[in-house]
Amino acid sequence: MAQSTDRLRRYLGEELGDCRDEDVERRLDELGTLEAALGTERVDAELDVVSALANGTRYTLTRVLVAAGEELCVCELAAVVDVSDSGLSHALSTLADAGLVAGRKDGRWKMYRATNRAVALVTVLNGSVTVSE
Amino acid sequence: MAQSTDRLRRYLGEELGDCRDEDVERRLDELGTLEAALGTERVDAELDVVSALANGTRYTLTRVLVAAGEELCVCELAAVVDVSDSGLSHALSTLADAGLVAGRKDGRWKMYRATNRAVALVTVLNGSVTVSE
DNA sequence: ATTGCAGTTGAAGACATATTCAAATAATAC
DNA sequence: GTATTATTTGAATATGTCTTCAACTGCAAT
Repeated sequence: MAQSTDRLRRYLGEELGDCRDEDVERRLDELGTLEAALGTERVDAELDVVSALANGTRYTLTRVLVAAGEELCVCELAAVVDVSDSGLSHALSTLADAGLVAGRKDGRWKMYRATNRAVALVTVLNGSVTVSE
Repeated sequence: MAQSTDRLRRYLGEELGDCRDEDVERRLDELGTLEAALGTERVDAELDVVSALANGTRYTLTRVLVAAGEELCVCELAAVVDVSDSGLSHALSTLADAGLVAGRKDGRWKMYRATNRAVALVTVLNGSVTVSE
C-alpha cells in the first residue's frame, strides 16, 4: 500500500501545496466513504439490470414492448428479433429476472409486457442519447 | 415465411375469432412499424451506452464520479476500483466514448467527471431498483 | 537532453456471455 | 388416453468482452 499511494501523494502535494501521510489517509478515506455509501448490494442489483439490457436482442425486445404499451405474445415477439424460439425464451427469461418485463400465461400462449422499470430506463436513454442524421 | 407465421396465425385466430392471410400480414406490419419507429441507429447508440455501463469496474467508476459531483484524478480513481492502471484507462476510455464521463488534461494529471447522461441514468437506476435488507 | 512519471494503446490470453440443438414441460385438440 | 403445439430448460459450442502485459506518448523536472 505504501507504493500504490505514491502517485496520490504527489497529486495531493500539487493540490494542497504540501502533503503528509495524514492528508493521503484522509483522501483515501473520503474516496472509500464515497464508494461505501453506494452499497455493494445495491450496485450489484443495478448492474444486473443494466447487464440484462446490454444485448441487442434483449434491448430490442424491451424497446418494442415499451413502445407497444401493451402485452405481446411470444409468438408475436418472434417476428421482431432474429433468434431461435429457444434464444427468444432465454432472452425474455433474463429480462424477467431483471424486472424489466413481466410474463403471464394465457392458455397455451404466454404474454409479456414491459415493467415500469423498463419504461423509466428506456425513456431516459431515449432522452439522453442524440443520434446524428 | 409461410411456416414461420403459422403460429402467429393460430394466435390471431383465437384473438379475432377467425384469421386470414391479410390479418397476419397486417399484424406483421404493425410489429414491423413498431420496431422501425425506434430506428436502428438510435437503438444501436443507446445499446452502446448501456453496454458501457454493464461492467462492474465501469459501473462503479460511473457511480463514484456521479456521487463525487466533481472531477476526480485518474490517480484517485485508481484507489476505487481493483484493476491495473491499464485496465482503468480502458474503462474510462469506454465510458468516455459512450458519453458517460468526460476527461480533461491538467498538466501531467488527467481529470474525469460524470456527464449529465451518466447522472440521469444512475438516478433512474437508483430510483428504480429496490434492495432487500 | 535525459530521466522519471501519468496515462494510454494494441495485442493476446483468460474469462464470460449468447445462441443453438435436443429434450422436456404444460397446455390444448383429437 | 395420444398427438400436437407453445414455450421452456440444460448443455455445448460459438462469440464476444475484460484484463493484463509490454511498449508507447506527452509532460515536467532536473
